[in-house]
Amino acid sequence: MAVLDAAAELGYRPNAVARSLVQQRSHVIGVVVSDIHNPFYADIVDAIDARALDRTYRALFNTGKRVASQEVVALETLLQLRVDGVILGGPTVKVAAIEAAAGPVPVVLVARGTRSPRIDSVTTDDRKGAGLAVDHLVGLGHRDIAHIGAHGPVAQSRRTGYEEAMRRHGLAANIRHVAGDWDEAGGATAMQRLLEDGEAPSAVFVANDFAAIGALQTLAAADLDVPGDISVVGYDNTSLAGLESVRLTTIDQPRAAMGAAAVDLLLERLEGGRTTPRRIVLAPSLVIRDSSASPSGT
Amino acid sequence: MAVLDAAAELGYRPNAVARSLVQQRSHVIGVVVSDIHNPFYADIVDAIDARALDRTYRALFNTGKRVASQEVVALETLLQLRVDGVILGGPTVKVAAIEAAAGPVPVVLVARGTRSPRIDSVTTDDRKGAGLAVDHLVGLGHRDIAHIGAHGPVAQSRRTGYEEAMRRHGLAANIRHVAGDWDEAGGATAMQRLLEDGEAPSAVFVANDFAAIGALQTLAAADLDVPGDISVVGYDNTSLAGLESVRLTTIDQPRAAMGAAAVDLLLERLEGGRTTPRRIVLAPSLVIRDSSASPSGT
DNA sequence: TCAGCCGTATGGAACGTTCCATCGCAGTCT
DNA sequence: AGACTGCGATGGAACGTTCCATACGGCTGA
Repeated sequence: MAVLDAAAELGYRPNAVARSLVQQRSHVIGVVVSDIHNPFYADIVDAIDARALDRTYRALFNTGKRVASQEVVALETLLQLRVDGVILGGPTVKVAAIEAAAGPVPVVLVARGTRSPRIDSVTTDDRKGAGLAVDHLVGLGHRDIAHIGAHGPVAQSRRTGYEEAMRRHGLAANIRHVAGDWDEAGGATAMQRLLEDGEAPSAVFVANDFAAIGALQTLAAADLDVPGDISVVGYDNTSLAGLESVRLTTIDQPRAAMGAAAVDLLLERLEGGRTTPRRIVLAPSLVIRDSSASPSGT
Repeated sequence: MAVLDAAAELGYRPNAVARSLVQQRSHVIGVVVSDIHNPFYADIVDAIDARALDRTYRALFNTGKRVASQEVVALETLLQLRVDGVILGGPTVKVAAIEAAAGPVPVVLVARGTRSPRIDSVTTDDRKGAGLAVDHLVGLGHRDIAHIGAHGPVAQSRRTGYEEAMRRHGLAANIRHVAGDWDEAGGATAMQRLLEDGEAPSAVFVANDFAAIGALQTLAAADLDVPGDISVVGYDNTSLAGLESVRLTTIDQPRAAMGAAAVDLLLERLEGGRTTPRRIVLAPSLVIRDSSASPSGT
């Protein structure tokens, strides 16, 4: 009592550095986020922090600033400070480089898969998510459903999911894919190409929300009503999609659950002694807003 | 050489914890951001990280998750790890609490002022920014310029800047303020009130971009053209404002410079031995896009 | 050739905490 | 009443690094 009072009075604060040195563990989880600007990772960061605190750990963050080499710097910084484990959010750097840097320190990847036996991962099922979008549109009565894609493995999974779902609904003949990009401009030009290139589809499933916004813009410029003339579905459920002036139907990834799962995986290795890899794949969900409706004439 | 090779081979990594303990300084700057979801802070985080790295320091981040008590937890975590100094981005917690927690550790506030002699700050001149918006609109020929405000000291500064500028242009009689909020809904309802309440202004200066988007939406619903019928200017230059489908004229804060300045201020105390407070006030700038034009009939 | 000086190498202390071992005291059982 | 056991308190080692002091070796100048 008196000791604690005196301690508070003198501004004493336990020295986590000394404790970390003698205990050979810091009770700190390091987190590297490839791009803090992506609101997707902001949610994951919050979830990791909350979960870590719940489990008596602290989380420290560092940013890769969208540059692979900077990710390595961030990772190295955390490892030199002897964090107990590391969570990497959407790393762009090669997994081999991560393995080499981390050594025996447990690593969990979020929003990126791997086959490495030493690394766990938390992802969502992009194929299933794309299927959800197609199912929704087919359920509304659409048959001419086009897809605006993007680059990289994630885009590939979403495209595969789209094609599988189309075939599942007996719409193999209606599969129509246009290459786009992850940003507004990519979605806009892809939509333009879709409109110029033969008959316009009655619905479009776009690889992400940003590109979907671009597509919406092209449609508005062409005087086509959404969802009256064409329905649009995005992916990621960014805050953009929820704007009153947008109200985009989209696919949501359970970001809070992803962050919490990443912490849990790390602690399984840290405290449970698990050494075999685990890969958690969470299910995305459909968020219906105002950019999708039954095709006109139905 | 051989030693370095062997070191690399064995996976040796200098133990920053032990070094920190013996040197009594960590060469680490702690950063607490009140809300990582705000893209404004994402830019500042990147700038701090880059500047710290340039100056041979490392930055570690922690989030307050929009809760004042969590900010204190984040700050405490960093202080226990014996960071050399702390940068707080837009803290909501009281400055007295920050002072009490930090003790002798240097603190820099970003996007928040203070009178504490032990704490430095980096802010931008909100009154000047509001003046920039009004000057721009007046320059285009507008006279009936209304203002949609929000809550808190920042909103108050912007409102004061608006009123000062209006008076400066001899438009004191045209000052018209409507209370709104920082979000889309707040801007939308405030704009609605402005339209219902007597004659519509020819231009509106809104407290931030989010609210401006809401105002744009109300205008679109009322079949009013922007900028044909009414010009709109926002504040903050968020990525939202730059969207092709929005293209909002707005006031930009030099986020990269703010982050860099915060690091510099900290290092002045850390390495330069400065003990007197410094407050850096940076100048905002006008970003002209498509939501502002000369009033119709000019 | 010897002495002195300079530069380098080596060893030990210190940073603040935890953890373990040892010591002492008290209580209980024989 | 004495001995053993159990618990609490106290002291010292250790974590990995840095920094300082000391010692040693070599070189130079007288």
